[in-house]
Amino acid sequence: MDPEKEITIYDIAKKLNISAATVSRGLMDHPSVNINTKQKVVEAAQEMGYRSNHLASNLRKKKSNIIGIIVGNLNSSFMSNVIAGVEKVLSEAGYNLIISQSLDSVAKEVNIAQAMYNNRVDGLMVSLAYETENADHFESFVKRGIPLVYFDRVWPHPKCPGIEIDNVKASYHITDHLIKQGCKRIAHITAFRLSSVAADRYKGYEQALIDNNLRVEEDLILRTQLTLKAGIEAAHTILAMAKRPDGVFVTNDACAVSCMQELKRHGIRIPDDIAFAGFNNDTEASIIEPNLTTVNYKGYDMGEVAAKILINRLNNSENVSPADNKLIQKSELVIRDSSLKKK
Amino acid sequence: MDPEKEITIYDIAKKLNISAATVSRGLMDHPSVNINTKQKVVEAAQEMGYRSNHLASNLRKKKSNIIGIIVGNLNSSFMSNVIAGVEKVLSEAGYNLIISQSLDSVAKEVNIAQAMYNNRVDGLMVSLAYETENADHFESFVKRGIPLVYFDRVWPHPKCPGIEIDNVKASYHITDHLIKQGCKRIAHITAFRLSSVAADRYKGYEQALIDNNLRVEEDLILRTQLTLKAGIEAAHTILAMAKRPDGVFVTNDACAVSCMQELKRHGIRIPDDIAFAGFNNDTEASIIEPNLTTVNYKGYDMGEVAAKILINRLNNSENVSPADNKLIQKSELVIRDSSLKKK
DNA sequence: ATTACTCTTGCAATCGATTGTAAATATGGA
DNA sequence: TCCATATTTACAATCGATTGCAAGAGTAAT
Repeated sequence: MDPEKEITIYDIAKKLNISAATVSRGLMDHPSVNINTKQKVVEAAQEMGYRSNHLASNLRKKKSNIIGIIVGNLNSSFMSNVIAGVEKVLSEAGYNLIISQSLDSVAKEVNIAQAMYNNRVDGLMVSLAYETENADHFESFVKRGIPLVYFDRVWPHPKCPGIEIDNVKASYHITDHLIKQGCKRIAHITAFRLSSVAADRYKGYEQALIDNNLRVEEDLILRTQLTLKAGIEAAHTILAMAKRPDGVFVTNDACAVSCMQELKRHGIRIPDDIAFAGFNNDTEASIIEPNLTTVNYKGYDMGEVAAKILINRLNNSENVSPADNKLIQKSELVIRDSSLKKK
Repeated sequence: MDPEKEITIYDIAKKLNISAATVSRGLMDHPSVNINTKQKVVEAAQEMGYRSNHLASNLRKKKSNIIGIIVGNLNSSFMSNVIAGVEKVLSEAGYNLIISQSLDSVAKEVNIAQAMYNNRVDGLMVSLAYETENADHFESFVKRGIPLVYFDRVWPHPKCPGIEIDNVKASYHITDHLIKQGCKRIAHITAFRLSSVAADRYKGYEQALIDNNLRVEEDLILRTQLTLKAGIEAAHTILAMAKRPDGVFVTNDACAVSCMQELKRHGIRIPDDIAFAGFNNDTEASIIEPNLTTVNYKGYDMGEVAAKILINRLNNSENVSPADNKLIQKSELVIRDSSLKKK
């Protein structure tokens, strides 16, 4: 048999002296096909090395069976967990997943959105690029009725569910925890450009201070890139302060950890001199000494939830209850030694 | 305009009173189309909200423009970095990436392979499931001439390049390093079922012992699942030994770290009582105290290399030099405090 | 034997874009 | 003006699978 030649349903039809329609129906187990015919078809297909051509079938069915997912970077522990959860749910539902990273560039995000649109994805999941300030480039999906679900870095839209955690609340709690431990001057390491996530966390921090009658001091707000390097720089900023903080709440763990390491290197005792809290519960948090107090929320779960919502929309596009428009994933405060001044 | 109606090249053709063929050629900038016509076509397309139907075009061109990637789990730091590298290269080359995880189950891997085959992926990248003991389910790709590239957990095949690191050599070096630090009894924490990766690392360990006139003792080989929990259990096994090892080489960092933590909890001093070495250079390795000596190799780079090789095969399928059949990515020993007995 | 069904099967159009080849138009030179 | 060569454009087949509808075969009841 020529290995180059692809077998089609027509080849099977010819061989069995029946029509291609019957072969097609036989292969997909259509009830109106005689059981014997069905068996013959399946056997012949097997024997001839037939493989269904999804390209043709997709064209005919106007359905690609593909779900697109766009993220900033997929190689963070959080994001890869999200994707793992998404992949699991989608593959169980029979969908394929195509992934693109915007590398946190708006321009790239726009291109990717366009490409996904042309590729006729059946649904789309998006965590916005860091810089993204509007979601116009996703409007085409909404217009065409293609289900769109935001997660983590969401964009509020009446027709698109957003899955996220309650960043304000979580950050309020963790700041409050630091205060309860006796901190009076709490620094906050956050981002330059306030994405909705960073903004919410800032808000929670601020509110906790206010509710505890502490001043919000601009000097204690360190705006950084939130990278490992930024953590080291932040440490130096703190060391250089005339009046150092007695607590630090960092918007992510990675940056918190590198900042802690640098401070330790300069003789700062944690938590005695400065208590620390992060966000994300990355692996590093339970390895650094002292272990880092942080906020835990499961990327894997968020991925699963987001994917399930998407599947749900795909199955019954009419039944879009506004109730599930904004979904809050639960998160929890994980208290570890980095913040425990009283024991 | 009806948002439900998809615009096709026929609609554009009708509006401009030209043929669909010309529209098609105009849109893809074919040289035989008059420049004025071309402009009119592009404008009309823009105005009418046309979007190319890749499903139709793929069918006609018999090319899906999709590359499949199959991995065990995508939510490890190493693997997500590989994928990030792959995605970058493929997207630059204009390909889409569809990802599936086998969850290290052979059965699932077989299914996924079949699905990818039917989906007409133009190329495939595979890191085998942990359990996989043969690669027959990928033969269909080879037969059809669909480029297949293995990475990390590779399968030797004359037609399929495999990108991996030299596990034997790296593990030889790290074991040798432990010996040079004065270790005489080095335990090795490895896997139950020896995947090629684990087997190679075992081989290097063994050879280093032999070359240094040390006995290879079966009691010191701990076969585990290599999980965090397994690390804790291994710690207890070590604690229970009549004659404890003075060094431990673990096949991966995560397990090494959890083992170290448990030993520390029981008063073992590292590296003085027991020196430690891991493999992978995960983030944890530079956070645990003492920092873990390990082997560094960049997942991102491996992903880039693997993807480039694949693209290369796609572009000139004939020019398959056997030279690039087995590609060794470089790796390096990262010496940290966990193994430094002499300072 | 005829009618009335139920089961199976086949016909033919359809999903949109691509492309080899033929036809139409345009350009230039004699 | 007319033929020869370039430029452009159109025709029609093709890529495979799917599906509404019609038609054929088979069975049972009258």
